[in-house]
Amino acid sequence: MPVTIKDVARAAGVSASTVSRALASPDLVRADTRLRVRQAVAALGYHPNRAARGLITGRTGNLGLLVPDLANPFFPGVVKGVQARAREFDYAVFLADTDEDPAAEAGLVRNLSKQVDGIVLCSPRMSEDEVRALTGDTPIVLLNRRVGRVPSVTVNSVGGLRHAVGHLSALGHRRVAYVPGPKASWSNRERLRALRQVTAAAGVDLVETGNAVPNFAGGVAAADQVLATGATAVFGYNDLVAIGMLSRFAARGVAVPGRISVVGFDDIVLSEMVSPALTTLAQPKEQTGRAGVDLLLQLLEDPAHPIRRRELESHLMVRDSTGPAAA
Amino acid sequence: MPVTIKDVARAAGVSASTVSRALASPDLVRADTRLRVRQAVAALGYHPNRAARGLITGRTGNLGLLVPDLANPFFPGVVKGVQARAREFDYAVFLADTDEDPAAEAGLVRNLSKQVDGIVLCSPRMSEDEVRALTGDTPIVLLNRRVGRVPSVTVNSVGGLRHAVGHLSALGHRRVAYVPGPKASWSNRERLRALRQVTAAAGVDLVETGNAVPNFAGGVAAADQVLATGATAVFGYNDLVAIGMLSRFAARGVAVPGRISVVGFDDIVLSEMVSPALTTLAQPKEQTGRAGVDLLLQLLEDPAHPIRRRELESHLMVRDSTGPAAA
DNA sequence: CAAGATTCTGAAAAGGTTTGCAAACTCGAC
DNA sequence: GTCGAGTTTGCAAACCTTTTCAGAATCTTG
Repeated sequence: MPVTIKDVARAAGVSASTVSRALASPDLVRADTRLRVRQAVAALGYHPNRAARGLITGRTGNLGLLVPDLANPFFPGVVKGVQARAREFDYAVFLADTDEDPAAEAGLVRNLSKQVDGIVLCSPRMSEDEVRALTGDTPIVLLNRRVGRVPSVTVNSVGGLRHAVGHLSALGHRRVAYVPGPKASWSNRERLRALRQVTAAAGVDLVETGNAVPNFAGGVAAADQVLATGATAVFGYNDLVAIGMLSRFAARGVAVPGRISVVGFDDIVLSEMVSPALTTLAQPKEQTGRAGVDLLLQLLEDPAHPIRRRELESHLMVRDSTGPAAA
Repeated sequence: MPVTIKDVARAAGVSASTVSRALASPDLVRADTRLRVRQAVAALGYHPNRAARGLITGRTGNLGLLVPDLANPFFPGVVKGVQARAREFDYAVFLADTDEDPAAEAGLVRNLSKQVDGIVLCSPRMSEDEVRALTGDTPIVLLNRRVGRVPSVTVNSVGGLRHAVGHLSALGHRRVAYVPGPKASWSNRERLRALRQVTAAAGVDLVETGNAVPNFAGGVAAADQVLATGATAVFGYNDLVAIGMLSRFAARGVAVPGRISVVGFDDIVLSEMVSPALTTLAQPKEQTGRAGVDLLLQLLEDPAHPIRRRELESHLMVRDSTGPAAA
């Protein structure tokens, strides 16, 4: 029933080899045969069978994408970016959601690896050693994480944070708090590092609370602790945490930004929907996804000379959750 | 480099055919050979090449999934469900995001169709005729939409809405508004139909506003119109719209639920994060995804006797955005 | 117009698996 | 010990494509 290369060959009065060549390396066949083949292809609606092609070329034309949790509004943005860029290059993408389970990650990668040419690993939770082990088997690029010389795209928080701290400092804040996410999170370490550097440079005190679970509930739980530090402004590990704090502050009647200013990271859709709308450091999510595909394709193209790193910039979105420091 | 069925055959001292059979139809090979094969497979870490298998069986072991917009927090839930269920049956899933573009949908389906055994179409925006045309080429199941005899899983709003209207009625509401979503949306028509039926039965007046764009901004835009209807409670087409209204009400100083109660549909993550937390009709998102896979697999198994329909129930989540009717 | 160089095309092999068919074996019964 | 039925196994074809290699066609040049 499905139309094969032989059908096209017959229709065009040439051999299967010629059809293959006419499509893959057009300059190898004479112009008029090429035309006849093209017409036959169009007339019959022929599409090469990818399985058969994959069998011989060893390439699948597929990419794998692993994300920790699609329900976390940060990741869909990345997925869309990967998606879109992959499509431009005629790759399809296999998506897998690991449900935040580090143990599941390696297994899924190994599963996927048979069916794809390479894998984009977004914010993997597994250990460095596991990541390294995986890169032996399959071309892999990392998003939002850096381990050794594995190609990665990360976002540099320093620039955006300098803005943010400058913004707060100009509003009179002298003491800001940071509610860290999971210790194991690379992003968390990175954000903390950048925050220390930037606050020190700006002459602003930085205090840290205990690590929060990186979701709404984690923010709710951290809010009271933040108040106790005496800080007049607080950075949450991500928007979810920041919004959790917002909620708790509202419940306790703590004015935002009157008593305390709140800043998040990521700029997820929610951030402009809550009230007060959240000031946040926007991560270039789609761009991260797209860059990941670019790096992966480059890695496949020329495994000897991969692009090792791409660093994107975050930028500050000022909304309503930041204001002058309380006197 | 990769280990093939022949390597296993050699290691186990049997032919390739026997290896194949030992794995696919174990009861066709003698117990001890089966064991030897199994051991060889384990020792060598053999996994059948799916492309080669697909070439001969005509099956890919892949499923396709199309969603209108991953950034809409409703869909990730569905994706997770599809994902999880597919994995249980050893299917991998190709995900494509159509960016709410009805024109892109058909093209994507046709693209995907070569690489998958069947496709789950979630809330497709295309016309009925287009859907029907597609089902000729590829096994397809529909989520949140019904067209003709195409297998579909939908959720029945009536039960949940009876609860919701009962809830409001008990609180003294006599006049409720509905902010409809896009005219072309099947869910919208369905929700409206159910709402009419249920309000009529409960002796509650129903008024409708103009159609809203089904996102936050659409809700913001509809809010004032709702107030003008004199209703003391309002149903938004979905949570996003409802939350948009919440935001606009807050900006105008309209008390929720003091002056007006607000109810959404879907129960997306945001709904419990906004304040007041949103009362909403929860859709079984993951279950919808899982059921979709079940129907698709059944359709593949036995195309002559597909399950035509699966209807799930929504249920009311009462939170803080509903209260006694204003006097 | 012949010879050589070049361009274009076809035959055949290869890629890894499944499966129809036939050969080989096992076992019980006579 | 032989026959037959039933079980277990291997051979070879088939799935569809790409690619190597060599042969055919065309062109160039003397």
